Amino acid sequence: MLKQEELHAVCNMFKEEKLSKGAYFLKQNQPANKLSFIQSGLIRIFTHEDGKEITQWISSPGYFVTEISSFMFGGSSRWNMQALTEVELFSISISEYQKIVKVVPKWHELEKLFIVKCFVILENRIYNHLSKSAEQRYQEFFNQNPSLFNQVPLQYIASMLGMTPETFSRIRKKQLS
Amino acid sequence: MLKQEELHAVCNMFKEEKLSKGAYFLKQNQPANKLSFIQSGLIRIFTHEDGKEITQWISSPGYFVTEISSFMFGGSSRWNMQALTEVELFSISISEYQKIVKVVPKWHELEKLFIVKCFVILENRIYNHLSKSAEQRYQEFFNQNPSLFNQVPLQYIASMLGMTPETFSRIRKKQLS
DNA sequence: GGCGGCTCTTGATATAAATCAAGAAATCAG
DNA sequence: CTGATTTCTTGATTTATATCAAGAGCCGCC
Repeated sequence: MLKQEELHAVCNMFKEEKLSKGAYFLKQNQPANKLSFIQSGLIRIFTHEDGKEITQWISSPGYFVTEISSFMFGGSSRWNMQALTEVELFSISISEYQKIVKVVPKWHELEKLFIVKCFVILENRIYNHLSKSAEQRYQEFFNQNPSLFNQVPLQYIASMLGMTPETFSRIRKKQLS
Repeated sequence: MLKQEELHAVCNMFKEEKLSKGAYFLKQNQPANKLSFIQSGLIRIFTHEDGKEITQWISSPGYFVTEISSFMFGGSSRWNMQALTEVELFSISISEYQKIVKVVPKWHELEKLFIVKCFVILENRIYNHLSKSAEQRYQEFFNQNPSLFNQVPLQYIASMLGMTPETFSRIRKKQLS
């Protein structure tokens, strides 16, 4: 979809960067000033609100990560984003990002389609909350992301699936047998 | 953001259309071949699956409606979309839609930003399911959309908030007093 | 290699919400 | 207006999941 030279040019606009385990990619209430592609590693997106902590998502290699609302419209991030492992990123600042479209005229269109894909994933996630039990959500997510289950603390997966670690543990036990 | 003449040109590409109450804007498993702006009226988006019916969303005036996955990428619709009232739409077919960008070069960018806005709404909706009780979800939705509560059967709102009509009714009773 | 802190599991109990059932209220069609 | 649907409410009961509490496993660190 991109010409060879365009691809090269865009890639060169992203700068390699590393996060060590535990480092924050972005903190809640701060502006998101960069967009990053995850080359390797995992980033957890979460909030800390009146005592309890909610994991919203765990970002994995091959996807972009940023707080999109803050990045696109300004304002500050709704979430924390923290490296769960060593993370290799390719990052671009807002100012550089705005130049991409000069290099790749189709950028907005491609990005739009990419965001639509993500949108559809969220729609399905909501549908799961409207119609499925904790056990069904576990099962479906496990089928789609089996590898995540031995890479991160399970309590985080429990939270992003909308259940407690205890419930998660009991479902897991049932599934293993 | 659009020049006067562009706005005119785009508007003319959308054709006025009416749906009578109960008519389907789109049926599940059929391709979405148009994008529509809701001028007036309400459209309910739902699935009918193994006996139970899940209302995913109720689309209201000022927003666009289509099954975005099907419209952008082909394939068939995941949902039914049915008029809850008389509905006035401005609709455009896929083939005409693809011509918009010739008239309004910024179209992809504008549309991208629009989709991002919707994306953020979905993220927040998921967050509500991860962190809030039925009562809190009711309250928040009521505060944001009070007018919907006397326009559509409440059972549909209950479903899109992820609770049964009975639970919804009890919460409602509590809130009224 | 052992200590301290995370993480996970397990059991007991509590609670929110679902389900079942029936009747009341509202809406619609003729 | 009147009967027939549909929608909403209410109470009784059940169920899924949360909460509380304690112990077990695992892991990094000195």
